[in-house]
Amino acid sequence: MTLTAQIRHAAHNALAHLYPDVTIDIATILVNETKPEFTGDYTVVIFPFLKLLKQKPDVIGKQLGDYLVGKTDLFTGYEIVSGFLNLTVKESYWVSFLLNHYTDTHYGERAKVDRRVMIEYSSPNTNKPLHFGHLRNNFLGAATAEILKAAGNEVIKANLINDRGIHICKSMIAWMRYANGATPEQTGIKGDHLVGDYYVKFNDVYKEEVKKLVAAGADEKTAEKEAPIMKDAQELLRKWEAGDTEVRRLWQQMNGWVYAGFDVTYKKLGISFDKQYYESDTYLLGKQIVEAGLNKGVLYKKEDGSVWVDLRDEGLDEKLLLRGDGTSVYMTQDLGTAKLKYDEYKLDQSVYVIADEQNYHMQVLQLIMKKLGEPCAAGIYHLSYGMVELPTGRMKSREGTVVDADDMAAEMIKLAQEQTESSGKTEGFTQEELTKLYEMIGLGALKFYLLRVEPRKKMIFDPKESIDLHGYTATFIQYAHARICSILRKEDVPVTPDASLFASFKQSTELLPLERSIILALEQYPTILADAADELNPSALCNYSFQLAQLFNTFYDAHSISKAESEEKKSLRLMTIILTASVLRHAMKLMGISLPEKM
RNA sequence: GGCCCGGUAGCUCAGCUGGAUAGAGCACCAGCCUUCUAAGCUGGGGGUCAUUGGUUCGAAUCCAAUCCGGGUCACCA
Repeated sequence: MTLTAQIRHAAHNALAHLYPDVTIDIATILVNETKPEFTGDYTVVIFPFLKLLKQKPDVIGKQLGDYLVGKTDLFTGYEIVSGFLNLTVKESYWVSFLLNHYTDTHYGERAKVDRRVMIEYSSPNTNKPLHFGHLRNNFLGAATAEILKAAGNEVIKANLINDRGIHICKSMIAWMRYANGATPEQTGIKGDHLVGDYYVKFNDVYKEEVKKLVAAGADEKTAEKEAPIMKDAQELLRKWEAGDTEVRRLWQQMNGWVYAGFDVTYKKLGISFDKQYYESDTYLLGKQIVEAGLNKGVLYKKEDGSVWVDLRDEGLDEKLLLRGDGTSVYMTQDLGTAKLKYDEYKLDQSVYVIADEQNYHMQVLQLIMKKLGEPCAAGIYHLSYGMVELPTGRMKSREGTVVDADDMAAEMIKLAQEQTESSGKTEGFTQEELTKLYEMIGLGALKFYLLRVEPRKKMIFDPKESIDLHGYTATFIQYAHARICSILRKEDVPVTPDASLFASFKQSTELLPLERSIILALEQYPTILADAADELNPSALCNYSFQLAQLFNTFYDAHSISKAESEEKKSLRLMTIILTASVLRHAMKLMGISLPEKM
């Protein structure tokens, strides 16, 4: 049990003893960290009990404080400051905490629970390469998956590839018209980029054609519909749906190029999946669900044969599920895929990492499933995140105003190299080690930058200002870790020692304030991790890790570890920094960020 | 217009199940390297927590209204 939970229970018991006639809900007992300007480690807030107990805060505080110090084995003393009971935790508690955990490389993880979660993320379209905005999605999905695993869940990482539809047909038609058969092999251009170039080309040509038609007297809407290249793309889509061999062949070829490109990007970024869904396999699945819904009377048909669901009672609108010609729309596909996922895996939860522009869509998806009585409905959860924007506004692939993911990764690695070289820190590394180090620093900074903000919030990225390697960054945490490893190296202590190392440790002197606060922070890690898992919020771990690294840096500056005042102090501090490094590594690993032993 | 989300220091963000004098980073200013890695540490300036009202011992946090910004409400995906 965590320390705060122990304190809450102890206080609850104490009040039950002191005031047997009054029942106090344990939820009203608030245990906070004591503010640094007061003596103590944790604080019980007395105010909520005043009315119930009909007593003054100081009286309750004294009774509670005396009881807790006298009857439990947790505290050495207390202070009451205007309604706040500040408790000081026993030295021996902190020391045995350290002894119990400094060898535990899985510290903070929860035991396996019987809960299976799928998390769908990335889910790219195959008409263009990944851009900076997609990176947020990928990192968020990957980190959340790891956090859920650490919290004891069985996790399936899924990617739903949007490999069919008008968007890829646009790339195809532009390629057919303008590429002269260019391939990635021939041009040396990465496959996803090559296909993306023709997507941009399509839009350039399209814009020109629309302009011409408008100049010739057409109104804008008609021009947009009648532009020849658009009509060609739509014709291509019809042929694709009819199974035209030639079209399918080109489609497969171009998708193949894109997948080869994606593989390189995913590998570079450390993104992986357990299960791939392809929309070309699943896009027809929803129709059966709609049929069943019609039979149940949950859905209804309009005169033209289109099928709808009425969500006006739920405060939403009517929503189309099948077109008049019987073809399915986006929502229909998603109904089918949601059911497929559930049927295949019997999921307790199905998480969708999707930008917040689809909040309404996801709400409707879940509602329809609920109305249809599908068992998958309850588990659907939209992990909604704000989009990454440029100072000029949203990124638009079709206008080519995007920060490319591959470029961004390469630039960050280059920046890491420049900074390392300019501060003269390359000594003692082989070229191979340096290459690895630059990747760790560059990609770490990139991931941290995108994960440190709460998912829900949108973020603005200015490409002119490169991502910082100082302050609230992965680099800062990596640096603290490298410093710890450096000390351990010099002391000839392994980074992950076994329990024999400090087996004979005995505590006799008091902990210094900085020693206390760093151990206190370490004790909170399991709580932080559990909360991050419950909220599906990796930014909580970024925050915590930064604070812990900061605490270490302050400590490092104030007290020597290798030249501690005594052997006892030295051992205690070694245990502290070993666990600190271990926790930092653990938390950052969940973010997909590695920490170097030297930098 | 309906629904959803955001508005905290010059900038980027924590804090939001109500708790002590609202915290970090960047930027700015002043210090700290014959001592374990200065990608660091210490200190300083900088705030009507969008506005107004309410709830109460106590509100950045909860409620209501308003203002600003964004998203969405397609037989697009």
